[in-house]
Amino acid sequence: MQNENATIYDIASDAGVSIATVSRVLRGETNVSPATREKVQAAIDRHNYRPSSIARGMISKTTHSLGIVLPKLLNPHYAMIFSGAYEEARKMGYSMSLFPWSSIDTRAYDPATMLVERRLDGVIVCVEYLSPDHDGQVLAALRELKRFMPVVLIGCVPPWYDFPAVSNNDAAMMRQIVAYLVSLGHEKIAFIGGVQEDKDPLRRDEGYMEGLRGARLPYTGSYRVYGKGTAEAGETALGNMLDGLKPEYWPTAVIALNDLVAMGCQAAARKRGLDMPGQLSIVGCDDLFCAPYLCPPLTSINTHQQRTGARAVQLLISGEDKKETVEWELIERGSCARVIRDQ
Amino acid sequence: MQNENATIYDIASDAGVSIATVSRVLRGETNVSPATREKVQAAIDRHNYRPSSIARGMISKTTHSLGIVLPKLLNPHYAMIFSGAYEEARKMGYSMSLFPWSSIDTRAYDPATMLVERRLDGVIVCVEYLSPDHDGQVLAALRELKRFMPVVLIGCVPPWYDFPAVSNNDAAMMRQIVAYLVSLGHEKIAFIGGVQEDKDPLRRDEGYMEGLRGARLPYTGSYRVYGKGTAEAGETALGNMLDGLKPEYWPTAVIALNDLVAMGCQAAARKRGLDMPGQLSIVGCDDLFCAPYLCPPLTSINTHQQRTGARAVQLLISGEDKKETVEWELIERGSCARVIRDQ
DNA sequence: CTGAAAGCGCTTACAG
DNA sequence: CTGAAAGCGCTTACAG
Repeated sequence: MQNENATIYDIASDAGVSIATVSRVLRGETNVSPATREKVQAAIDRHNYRPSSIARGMISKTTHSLGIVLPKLLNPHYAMIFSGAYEEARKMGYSMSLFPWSSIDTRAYDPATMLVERRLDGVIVCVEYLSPDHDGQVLAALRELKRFMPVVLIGCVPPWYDFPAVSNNDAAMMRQIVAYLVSLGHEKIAFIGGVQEDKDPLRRDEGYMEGLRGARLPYTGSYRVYGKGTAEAGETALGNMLDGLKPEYWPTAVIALNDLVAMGCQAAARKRGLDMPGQLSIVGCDDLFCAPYLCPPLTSINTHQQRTGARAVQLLISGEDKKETVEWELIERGSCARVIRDQ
Repeated sequence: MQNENATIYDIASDAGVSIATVSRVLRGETNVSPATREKVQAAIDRHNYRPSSIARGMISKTTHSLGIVLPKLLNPHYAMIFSGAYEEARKMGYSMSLFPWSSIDTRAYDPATMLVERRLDGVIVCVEYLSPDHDGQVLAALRELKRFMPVVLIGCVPPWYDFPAVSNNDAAMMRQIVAYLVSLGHEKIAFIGGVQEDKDPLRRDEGYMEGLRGARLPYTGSYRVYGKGTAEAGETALGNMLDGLKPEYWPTAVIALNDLVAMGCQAAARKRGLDMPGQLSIVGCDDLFCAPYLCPPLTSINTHQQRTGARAVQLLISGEDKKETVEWELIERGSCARVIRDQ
């Protein structure tokens, strides 16, 4: 009924008790007489009183709020991770604030400070594919952060990162895709997107190479293009590849870093009059909501992003220091076709 | 160098000064002697000390954190709003926490409590299209929230909501789309998605009707379908419409509530062998990132979601109590064609 | 220019 | 079962 921002003193004096007693009924302690409890509760209701979680936080040293650092929210892939993490946090009574990747990456405005100053109970950091020379800098920033609060990583985490982490087995994922394409008769398989990773045996590059080796296919340098994970980058990359090769050397299948890149690849192929999937099969990754509505509907890898986010929150809260792997699933939709040998 | 969670007392004793002095250099006050400042700064650096924003918040009554309530984050439309709001907040030194729509909508776990207990400096609420009978309940919840903190609304806000708000002029948007389709020769124009709104002259329904009237086209009940704003809903809705009408009555153009619905409409039309845009033109809304990659590339309305989110933050922080409108832009991409009259 | 003291809104022993 | 008091980590007058 009354207005906002009553304090525990208002309630106490209104109910004619001490603030300690108000605090007791607030926290549902049992050692309060029914009569007193009722009086206090009435005062609370009357004032529409809500205890300040920040005053509580001063004492309990816990803020019940977590942070999550994302490279970009507009990529639905990260939105899904966020969504999973956020829902899990909410179930456990935590709120969740978002921070930009630059919090970790740069010292400019040093928003890592924001993370620390807010005394979060923990933070999840989604690491993107890192260029090797960037690696040390990021690792140092993460280690510093870790001195202030628990940190759990999501994504493609190098094995020498000493952090709890949740990720997919990217190399195994790539091997599966290559094997899948090989089973459809493909031999000229391109891989588009991602950074050059010369150190990490768990990553996609290595999985791609292993996949080829496993199928006794040669590695062709011109089939491997590095680049950013955007649709534009994918369109440019495949476009350049096609334009630079005689048609008889064109790949019959493309593995895209993610669905965005795959979308761009479709556009590039369409512009050059390629029939899909007849002349070009494409596999994406992340299984974005629009994958079923592309032309052709995109075969992709569902990486269970929401589960990934949720697990990260569980690790964060439980304090378990381990690296976990989340399963994935190949979703066949029709963007891949069996190769028809001429003759 | 040292470990985490030093307090102002640690710094003071380490530097041999009082906590008041530490506080002064922390806040960059000028009335500190250079020598003292240097000593204190050295101690701060040595401990890697970061003042607790929550202790500060106890005094200043401001937490420098905002909340935003979104119906769903997985819809990229809301992700864009969030992104714009979030970036603007960050520029002004605020962090931003996300809360689910159920915070407002239900009394179940009453997470509106969470909003209040965290003593946020303000909250942005994105309201979805509401069914009329839902309206009162939501309005009451919003009004209660407003007693505790500033509230700014985003979205399709009924004129009788007494809140500052940022939105598009939905009716005008619809009129423009209808006029655009009419200019291409369309007379059978369907409208798919959204709820039935019998009270609000600013909303889409009314704009659609006005657009038809303006072009002296009759309103055809079977061309207007209500429903949720998902791709599945769109596919079902258009599918049912087509299946229920003789082909000569099929609409030649569809206005979809949003791009998700439009995607579903494309799927429904494709399944029935319709040539697009030859036999069916489609206009979406929201201009999602995938719109250019659909088949055909989707003509849509860019509603400037990021600007919308940013403006909402500005209103929230400045405290201006006004309703604002954000411009929009029709993006032509090729999903609409001129009608070819037979004969 | 610097420090001692009060206070922000709570919780937590400690008495009674 | 209830209250007086100390304390969480800061900022802010108020003295000096």
